[in-house]
Amino acid sequence: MNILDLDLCLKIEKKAMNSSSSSWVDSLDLNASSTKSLQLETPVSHPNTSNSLIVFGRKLSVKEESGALMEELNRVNAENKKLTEMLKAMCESYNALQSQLVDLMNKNTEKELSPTKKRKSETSNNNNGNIIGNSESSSTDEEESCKKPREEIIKAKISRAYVRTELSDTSLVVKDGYQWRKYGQKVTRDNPCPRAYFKCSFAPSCPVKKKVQRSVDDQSVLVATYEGEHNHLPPSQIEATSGSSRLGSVPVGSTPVKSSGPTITLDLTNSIKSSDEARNSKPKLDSPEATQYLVEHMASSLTKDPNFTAALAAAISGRMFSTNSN
DNA sequence: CGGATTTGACCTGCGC
DNA sequence: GCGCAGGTCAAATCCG
Ligand SMILES: [Zn+2]
Repeated sequence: MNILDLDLCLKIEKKAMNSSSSSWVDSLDLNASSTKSLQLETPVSHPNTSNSLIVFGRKLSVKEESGALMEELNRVNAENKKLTEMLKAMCESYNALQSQLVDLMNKNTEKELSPTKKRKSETSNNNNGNIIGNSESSSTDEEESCKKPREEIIKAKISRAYVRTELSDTSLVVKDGYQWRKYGQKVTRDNPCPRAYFKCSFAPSCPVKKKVQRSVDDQSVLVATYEGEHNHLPPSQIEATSGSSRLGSVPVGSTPVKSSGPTITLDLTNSIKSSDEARNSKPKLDSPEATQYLVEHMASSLTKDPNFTAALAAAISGRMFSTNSN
């Protein structure tokens, strides 16, 4: 059941990625108002086609045709509904899987933290005169014992998210449900757009950082790189998707990946055709490991935003409907 | 007035 | 050691 659903979903996503022009929102609309629009289209097309006399003659056939179309439409709608339910079930199983995964990751991090070092204790502030106890310099502390075998152990859980925003917001402040404090901005070498550095507003207790930068070739896409995990609830998840639509996020770094780059990036921006990120993610879909990553990715993005579940279900089913009718 | 942002200075790792 | 590039700090500034 699960594997079947997963395969199905993979196919759907691939299809959505390949077909470039229409966005999910379009297919959503199509799905919602399909019956109406079809009913409207048929009468409208009559005066446009040809003379009015022939219209009467053709009306019957058109009527029959429309009837058949309606029948087909009903059938497809039923199928669509069924698929939506299947998708919902699949999402639920994804949620379960994701929670298991989170547990596993937490266990791993605990295991990592406990034997190696005691870390800086967040409760007792050991001030040697400097109040600032930063966390990023701790990476050197972590590897002081194992400097040489500094392998593919990635210090923090890095996830990458592709967020589509309007070109209007120049501040790079991505509202993802958490409160961020901007602490820097730099221009990077191979990107004219500046990169913004954010820290979580719960500064010492939550050492999560993120970097936000526009994509090189598609300036309407912001690439947000999250570093670490929040140890608190988001202040407001109501406004989480305001002004921007979340497209996907990938937890990365828990599994050793050799030589081909440790960062697995997956984006659901089906309108991107030529970006490096899309090119990177596509060949990785062929390997079974990438499938695993995809599962994690979808599960995480789904569990983080329950509303996204419904949206995704509707969108994918809409996409399926559109491809079916074509 | 307090918190967030801006922005140039400063730090650090890395390649030559 | 030097220069570069990415990352961070913190004083100044902005804003509600
Ligand atoms: Zn946080």
